Amino acid sequence: MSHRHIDVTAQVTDACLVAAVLDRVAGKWSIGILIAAGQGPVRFTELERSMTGISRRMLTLNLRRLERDGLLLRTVHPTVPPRVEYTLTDCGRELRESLLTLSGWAERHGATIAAAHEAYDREHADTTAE
Amino acid sequence: MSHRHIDVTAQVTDACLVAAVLDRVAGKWSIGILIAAGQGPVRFTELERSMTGISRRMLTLNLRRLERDGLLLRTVHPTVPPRVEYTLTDCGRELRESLLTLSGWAERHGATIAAAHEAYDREHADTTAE
DNA sequence: CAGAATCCGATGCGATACTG
DNA sequence: CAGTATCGCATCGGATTCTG
Repeated sequence: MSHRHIDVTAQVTDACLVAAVLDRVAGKWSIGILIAAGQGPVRFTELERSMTGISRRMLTLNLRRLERDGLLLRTVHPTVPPRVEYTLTDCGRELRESLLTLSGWAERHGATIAAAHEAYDREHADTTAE
Repeated sequence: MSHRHIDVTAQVTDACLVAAVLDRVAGKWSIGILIAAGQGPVRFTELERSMTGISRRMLTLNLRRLERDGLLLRTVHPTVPPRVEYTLTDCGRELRESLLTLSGWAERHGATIAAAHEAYDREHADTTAE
C-alpha cells in the first residue's frame, strides 16, 4: 500500500507560484521593509533607522521593487524639505499577514533550527586530522 | 544566501525573525523543493525532474542547506545503485504549510501584480524624447 | 544514481560621494 | 530629506566534467 510513486506535477504549479512570490521578497531586506511598513505611513528615514544595517542604496532599490510590484505605495509631498511616505497597499498588507505567519513559525522553531545547525556541523566536521 | 548570518539572539523584532526564516528559503529553488518534498519520501532524481530547470549543483546545495536547517531529512540506502530519499521533518512540514499560505496569496494576486508591473513601467518610462 | 569539483558570468550588496 | 551614481567585492547560480 506504499504509494512510492507520486505525481509531483500537480505541485509544480504551486511551487512556481510561491517561488514567484518569494522572488519579490527574497532579498536581504524586503521582508523587513514590508513588516516595518505595516505600522502605517512610514518615511524613508524612519525605515532607514528601523532597518539597522541597511544601506541607503539597498533601501531605495528594495522600495522601488516593492512599489513596482504594487505592494507598496509611494507618496511624495512636494514640500521643502521633501517628505516621502510609504504605505502598504491592500495587496501588500495581505502578504504581510502571511509573512507574520512565517514569523510565528520562526519563533516556535528558531531554537530547534539552531540546534540542527550545531548537530549537522558537528557530524559533518569530518576532517582528515581527526 | 548562506552569507546571511542572522544573530537571532540579538535581534528580537518580527522583521528579523521572518528574515531569518526566509533566508533559509530565499534562494531560487528552496521553496519549490520544500513544496515538492511534501508528498512523502522523494528521490534525488525525482526532485531533479520535477523542478524543471534546476541544475544538479543547485539542487544538491539547496538540499544540503535544508538538511542542515533541520527541515529535510536525508536517508541514504546503501544499495547499488545508491538510493537517497528526502523527507520533510515535522519542522519542515509546518514551514511548508505556511508557504502554501503564501501560495494562496500568489494565486489571488498574481494578475494584480503583473498589472502593477505594467502600470509602473509605463508610468516610469519617462524618456527625454517624449 | 547521486553527487563533488571547477570554471565563469550575473547579480546582490555595501561604501562612498554627489544632488535638488 | 530623500534620493542618484559609481566602484568593487562576495556570493549566486549555470554548464561542464569527474566519480563511487
